[in-house]
Amino acid sequence: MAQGQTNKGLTERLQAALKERGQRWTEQRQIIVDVLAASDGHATGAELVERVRQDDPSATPSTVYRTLDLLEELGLARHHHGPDGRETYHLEETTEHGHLHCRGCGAEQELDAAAAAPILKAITGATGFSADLDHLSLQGLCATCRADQKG
Amino acid sequence: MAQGQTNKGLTERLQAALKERGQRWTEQRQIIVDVLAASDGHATGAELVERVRQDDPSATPSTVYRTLDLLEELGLARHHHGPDGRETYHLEETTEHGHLHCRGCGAEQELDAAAAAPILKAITGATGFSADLDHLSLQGLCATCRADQKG
DNA sequence: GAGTCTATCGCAACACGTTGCAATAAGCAT
DNA sequence: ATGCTTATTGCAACGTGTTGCGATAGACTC
Repeated sequence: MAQGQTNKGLTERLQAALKERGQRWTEQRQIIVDVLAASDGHATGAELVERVRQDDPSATPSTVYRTLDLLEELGLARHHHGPDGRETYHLEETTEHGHLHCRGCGAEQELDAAAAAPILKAITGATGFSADLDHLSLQGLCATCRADQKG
Repeated sequence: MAQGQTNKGLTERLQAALKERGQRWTEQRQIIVDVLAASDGHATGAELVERVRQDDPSATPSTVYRTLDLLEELGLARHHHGPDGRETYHLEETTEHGHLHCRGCGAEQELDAAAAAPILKAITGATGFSADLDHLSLQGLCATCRADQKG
């Protein structure tokens, strides 16, 4: 997988963005973008390194992480930190969103902009702080686990 | 510092809690608790290791981190992850609280339970999720930086 | 196509945290 | 005090992510 289908639209956007900044398009970057695109959900840094090395065994962690940083700078990828502090990356395919980690069942929910709006509003109201939805990573108990605990 | 004053109350609470669980009170644990108590604000794991080694050069990171985990299990300390994913520890001196990191000026604000109440309520309302204030670590722009950007 | 400039790569070393295991020592019983 | 049990320690190695540096190789000019 992630070998023949090179995700044309994304690649072209990237090449253009890089050229504009005097930066370069390389085979490693192509591979990393492909791998990220093929990781439908979220993937940790280490997982991405692993998968990239399957396509190109000579690739090194530093290259992968540096490229991920670059993609993030360009607004094509995002990363956030899970409850254990490890990094998780995903392409900015859809919209920006937050994350909810349930300490009961371990499930992870996404929090889209619409659902988050009242939360962000409450944060601003209580603190004057304008929070970034992308970095909103909450831990707690999901509705199901709360019901289980009560029952 | 953190040498003569052994924070009696805390130590006794700890000794009792450990005995109850069949666990042991050791000199290293005393030192680590003292260091934590002497770190008025929040301290990263690495900082704490560093300070503990000043009191006892033979101490190792594994001991420090294991003790911090233990203190957390006993409810005497807390840790959370900063925006870069690094760990930050503090004694549960006061009340549970969240953290706000401003990406503009780098400042860190604490968020007490009263201020957080409407936020937690909004989270539950929007998602059914009951979030832990201790793990609430937001990134965004503080009121001052927002004003600066507008002006 | 050859030459030039420099962004990017791979390597090696580092920083922070975690884990397995053998040696040590805390706490209890005698 | 002595011996026993086993929690805890220190060590060493590992996992994840970062950084500095010399070598490589894009992209542009002629």
